[in-house]
Amino acid sequence: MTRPTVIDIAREAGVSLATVDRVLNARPGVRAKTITAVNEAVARLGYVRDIAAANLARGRSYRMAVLLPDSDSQFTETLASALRDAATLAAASRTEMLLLRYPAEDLHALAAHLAALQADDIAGVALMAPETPVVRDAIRRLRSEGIPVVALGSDLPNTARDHFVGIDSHAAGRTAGTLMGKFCRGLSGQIVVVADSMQLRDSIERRRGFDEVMLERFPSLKVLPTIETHGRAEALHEALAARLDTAGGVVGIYLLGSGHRALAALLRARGELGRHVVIGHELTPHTRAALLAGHLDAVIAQNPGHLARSALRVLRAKAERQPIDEGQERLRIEVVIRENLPPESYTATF
Amino acid sequence: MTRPTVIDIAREAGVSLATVDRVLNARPGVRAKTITAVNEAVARLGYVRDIAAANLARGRSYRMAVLLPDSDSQFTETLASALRDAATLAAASRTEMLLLRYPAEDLHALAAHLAALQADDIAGVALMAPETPVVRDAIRRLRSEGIPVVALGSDLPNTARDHFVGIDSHAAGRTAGTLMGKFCRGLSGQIVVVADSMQLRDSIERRRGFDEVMLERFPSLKVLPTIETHGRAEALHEALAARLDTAGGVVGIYLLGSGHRALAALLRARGELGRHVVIGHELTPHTRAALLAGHLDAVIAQNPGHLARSALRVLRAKAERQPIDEGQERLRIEVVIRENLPPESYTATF
DNA sequence: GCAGAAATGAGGAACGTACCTCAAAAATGG
DNA sequence: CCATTTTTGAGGTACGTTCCTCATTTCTGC
Repeated sequence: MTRPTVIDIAREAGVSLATVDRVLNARPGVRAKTITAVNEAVARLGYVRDIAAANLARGRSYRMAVLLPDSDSQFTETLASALRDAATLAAASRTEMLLLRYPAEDLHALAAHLAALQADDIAGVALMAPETPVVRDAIRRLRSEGIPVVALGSDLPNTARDHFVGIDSHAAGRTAGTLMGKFCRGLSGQIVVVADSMQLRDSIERRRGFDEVMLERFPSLKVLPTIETHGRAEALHEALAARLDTAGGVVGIYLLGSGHRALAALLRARGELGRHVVIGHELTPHTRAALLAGHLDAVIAQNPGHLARSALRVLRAKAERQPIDEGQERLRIEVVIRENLPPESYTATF
Repeated sequence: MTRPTVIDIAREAGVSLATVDRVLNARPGVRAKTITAVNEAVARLGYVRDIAAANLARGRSYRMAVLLPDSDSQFTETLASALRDAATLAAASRTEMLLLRYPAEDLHALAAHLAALQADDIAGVALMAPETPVVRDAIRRLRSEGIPVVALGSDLPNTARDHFVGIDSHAAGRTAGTLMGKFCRGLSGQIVVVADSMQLRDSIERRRGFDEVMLERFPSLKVLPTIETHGRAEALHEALAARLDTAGGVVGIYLLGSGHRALAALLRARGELGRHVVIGHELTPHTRAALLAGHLDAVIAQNPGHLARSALRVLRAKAERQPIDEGQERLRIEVVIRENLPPESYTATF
């Protein structure tokens, strides 16, 4: 009737409590045969470890370090705020978070932060960073000290990171491409692609996915070379105005990163607001406003709240050497249009 | 440095442990002045009750009853399976689930199930059911006995349910409408709407949202009256074939419920597969296959795993009289196309 | 078959909270 | 000021697990 405990397992397996404990916590000094016997008793009784009691007894609390670039990107800010909320919630289950910011372009500052993290103080690290040799080395060091490392938002596939929390950028680009193609049904003409920078792995992969789909399925639409703005509105104005003037047949605009406000300003000035199909990434106050105003047709997004909670949960699971619930941690590539825009209030309630 | 405990509160407030306990658990026999003193100490030290320890001490485990119609709907089956997975996970935090099925049309069977639930045995109830007087009465009885009730998937707004876990059907319909309109860019003609039954609140609201958008924004598309199939493929065949023959100008098909296989069969027989814009609801093996095959342009869905976990979490929070993390429990209206189709494996790993 | 190593048992303390009892102190009313 | 009631204190046990020590048993190789 009632839930079986370790005592029941001990009785069922015909061993002592100490042995059950050794098996359950993978401590050394138990014969293979005994391990099997205990595991069979566990299976027979359907024993599930009471995590609450376990954590209580461990008396552990996990300090997780999260590293985020200190750019003025709205997505990063939203994520930072989501992380703080997630941390407040996670505090109830003995997980605390140390949120560190590094200047966006200063990878040595990042490396310095990572170098300062010690296994006796930090139980796990999540980071959003570009994949460079410096970062790779730092991650290798952390892993070698047994600190789990999770890539956040942007994957670091060629490092030894334990897990990636975020969406598949290539698939996100394909999704953007498909919507662009379908929204441009019956039209032929050119598609302008705007990015902050093509240095970041995300942008490259999105663009690759986008191009694939356009080429395969929407041959009447021609995708132009990427305009890189490096965050400067003027850069976007100049390059895009030139394209719009000369090309003549621009039907769609794909924003790989930010620049929604600058784009709206330019189009408004030209009296062309709402004339193109515009697709962007990430749900921020700017993209939200643009969706509501009808200047933006769709946003491909990942849920920052989910991202934040997932990062902390995965780190905790790794720290406790527990399995991960893949279904729960898998982030969806969300398609947001005006009609399914979630309510603004992202302020968690406590 | 370390988290404050009840002992710290007692010291800080200058009272005994017993008094702190009385205040924290709202037990009687404490002067207002003392209550204030304790609460101030709590605030000063930033004390947060260790829920794990509290639950352990309480020795409580919550049995939640979940009621689902026993239809042959794939969505219901997927949800049932997601619920079982969620329950396995929730077992780790002392929450178990009793999954009850009732014959889809037999509301008296449902009422009988609900009537059998007693407060001493069941800590909460989640149910997916139409809103009828019988159901309303049963819910009122449960609530009056202090059992929290959560509407699952389909809301019961005129009952005293504590919470609704699911998406806003009206907004989902608007989302479907917008996509339909945009995917039909440049076309004019008719849109066929197919439903299992228009008795269910979900279908009605979806249709209402869909119509609103089509009327407002896509006047060149004319939405035809709903075809009700009551789950019978022949009904769909007859009614739809007639429409396709006579109307001539059918450009889009909107499936409010199931019927994807029957639709594909009909269109294939007529050699018209892929000629219309088709939009449906819920991600099931059938809609998944149709998306992959390209017979279905988009699916408006809610995540069954999220739905299941959310239902159990909300019930638990209600049972413990704890606040709900709105951000985490808010379900997104998902737009799924072939490119952002999540991987099939919905089998949780344990 | 014996020494040494490996495996197991027995028992206890601790984690933070809930909940109980009984006694002592403080407040209250007359 | 006394009797009565209300409030508070002190101390204990329990929840299920972790982790520790020390003793005992069982294996292993020679």
